[in-house]
Amino acid sequence: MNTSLIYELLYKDKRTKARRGRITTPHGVIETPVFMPVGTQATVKAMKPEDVEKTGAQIILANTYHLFLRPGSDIVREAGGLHRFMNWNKPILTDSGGFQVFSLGHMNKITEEGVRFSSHIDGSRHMLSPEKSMEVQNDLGSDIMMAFDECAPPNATRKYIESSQEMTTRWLKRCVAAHKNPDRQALFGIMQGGFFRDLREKSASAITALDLPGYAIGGISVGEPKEEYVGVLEYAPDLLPENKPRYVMGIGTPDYIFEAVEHGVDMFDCVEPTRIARHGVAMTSHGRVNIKNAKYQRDFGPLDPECDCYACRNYSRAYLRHLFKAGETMSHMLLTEHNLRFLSKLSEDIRRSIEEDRFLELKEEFYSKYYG
RNA sequence: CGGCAGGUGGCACAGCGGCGACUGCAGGCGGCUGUAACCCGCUCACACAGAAACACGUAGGUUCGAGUCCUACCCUGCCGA
Repeated sequence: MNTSLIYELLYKDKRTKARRGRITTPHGVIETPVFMPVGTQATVKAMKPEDVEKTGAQIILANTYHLFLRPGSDIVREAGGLHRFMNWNKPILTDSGGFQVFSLGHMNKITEEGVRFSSHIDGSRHMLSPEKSMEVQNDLGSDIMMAFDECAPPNATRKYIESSQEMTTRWLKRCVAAHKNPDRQALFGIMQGGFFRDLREKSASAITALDLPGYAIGGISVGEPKEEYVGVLEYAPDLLPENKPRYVMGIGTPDYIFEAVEHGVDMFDCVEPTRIARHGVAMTSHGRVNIKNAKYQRDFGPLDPECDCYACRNYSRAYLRHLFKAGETMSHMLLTEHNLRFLSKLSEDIRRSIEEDRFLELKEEFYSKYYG
């Protein structure tokens, strides 16, 4: 039945819930835990696909809402699907547009049927529903499709979160019914419920009953304090089946990644590395480096001496700073490539540490270098 | 030599009787979490406003009060000899 995706649990850490796994999709294998770069508009900003691949990326994201508005999923379908359209032949995961219900909330009207959007591009009115989201994602041909959910704001009332979570569950059933290509595209359900444990439990039990190929934890890392984020991780992954991949949506800082993995999460994505790169910030083995800072003006050493990426092997901080201050696109390219490599490398280190039962040691070493 | 137009923070501009003076860029610092993001925020003399400070070419003058009006001078640009 779930021929679209196979998850193998390879090894479980002895002291934490961290796990080493492998996902097989129609476009290839994904070793987990895995960080997935975001390529919203069918491109990882400032990067060519081959360079994304060189950083070690195994799978990237694209976005239903954005590609629905432009160029339109029919065009992508006619182009032969998203992989071919954007020349990325490894796995692709498409978000459903659910996050835009949250991030573009002020331009939306949510009803049981779906969400009426005002396009952020030209203001035109559109409807995104579970059925429409599935149709678009079927057109795109992604390996992993996300259910159309409502990602509620972190400060919403319990009452709101509860009804929102229930609607997300009803929407999930409609997604399952509308999905036209379950043999080639795996549909993941999304757990909601805010920061209320009983609502998370309700959500989990409802969505896992549908026996989907994978599950995500949504609605966290949306601006809440870190303690609340970790609070949900303490129990939420355990509410999901052990034999299916678990995905926390929207995390990309090392500490959030370590926390998620430690609690049994396999997949995560974030715009963080690509966005901060374009804003002049690099994640390095010794912490964040804001390349804009005047102190790097005459720093002719590499961005991160311990990194093996193209930028670190060939250019100095002084040069990267110059490029950024001069507004050169090259600085976006180099910093993005570096940050993606950094998180891929971090994922590799995490996977190896789990295999060797040294996950906690790695975490401690990393924290003292990065945050110390 | 004459005519005209100007001289305001590093640069470019606004203000044309109440200014301890707008905005942009540049500079400094910070933030970005399923991407409306090459974006956003703060800062850019000191004092944390009450007899002072000061980015309004200089010096006088008019006025309760002048970057703002008048006079002279010094610069700059354009035009004409």
